[in-house]
Amino acid sequence: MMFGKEDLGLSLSLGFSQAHHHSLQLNLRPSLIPSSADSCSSFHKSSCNHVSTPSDPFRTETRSFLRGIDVNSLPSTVDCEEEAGVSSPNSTISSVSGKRSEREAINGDEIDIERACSRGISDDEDGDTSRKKLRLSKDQSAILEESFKEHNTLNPKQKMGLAKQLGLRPRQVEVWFQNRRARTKLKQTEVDCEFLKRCCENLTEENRRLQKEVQELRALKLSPQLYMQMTPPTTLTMCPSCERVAVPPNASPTVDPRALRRPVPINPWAHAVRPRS
DNA sequence: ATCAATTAGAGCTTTACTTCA
DNA sequence: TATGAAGTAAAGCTCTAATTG
Repeated sequence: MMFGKEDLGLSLSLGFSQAHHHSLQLNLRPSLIPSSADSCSSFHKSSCNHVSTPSDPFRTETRSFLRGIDVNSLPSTVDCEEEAGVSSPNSTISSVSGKRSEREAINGDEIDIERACSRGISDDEDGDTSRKKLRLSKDQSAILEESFKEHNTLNPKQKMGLAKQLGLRPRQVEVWFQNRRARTKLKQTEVDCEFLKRCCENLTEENRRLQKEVQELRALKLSPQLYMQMTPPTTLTMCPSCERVAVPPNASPTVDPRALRRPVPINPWAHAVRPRS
């Protein structure tokens, strides 16, 4: 599946030096992370509302004009390039700011024209050495995402096909997949860290509880009268083979002996449900 | 071919300031 | 003169395309 050889294996070793070097091995295998959230988040967070400035009609006009431009796309005519005065390495205008949601909202014809402009890119179209950054269109991103869901790596044939379909250079497709893999990995690392944090908290809590129990037992031991009246300890008998706490069958007459014979697993992860989406 | 680390452009938000009714 | 609304610019932040080794 997706994580073939890119599996992110987080391994945590918690060493307890006083407890026969018991170590806790966590081998966390990542699973598929929904990609829609992170990849499209930027599309949903714009909230800036530009309001016309009555006092500055020229600026207002300019701004509203710029707002309608898809920065990912080349203008449909030479005029557009003259207006923008920018030629990116990918022959896309990317120096004009504007709300993406509004840009996306422009009518279909315009979009088509702009999309068409963004294709047919060649490397030698610009002599500008400055790095102008392409911003992939929503459609391009969606197609790449879809493709990534199917396979997170590309063979040369797939790469070429995708590049052709999207009107991008194969190198761009390659880079996109590389960055996408990195994003996935980072996301998974964050999830794993959260999980480990919760595990740690649970262990700390468990430790605190056990310390308290030890203290109580010591206190009881120090008062012999109480100690003699006590029933034998009912907890903390470690089964040497399975390393689980076993409760002696005669521990308490009120409890089902079958249940008591069964070792009680120590499960510090009990409340740390590992998120896997 | 792929990765990790890094760079840098673009777009968005926040904030401080100005202008004006 | 004080006040609030609206506009603007700059700083800072996030995201991500692209580069480097």
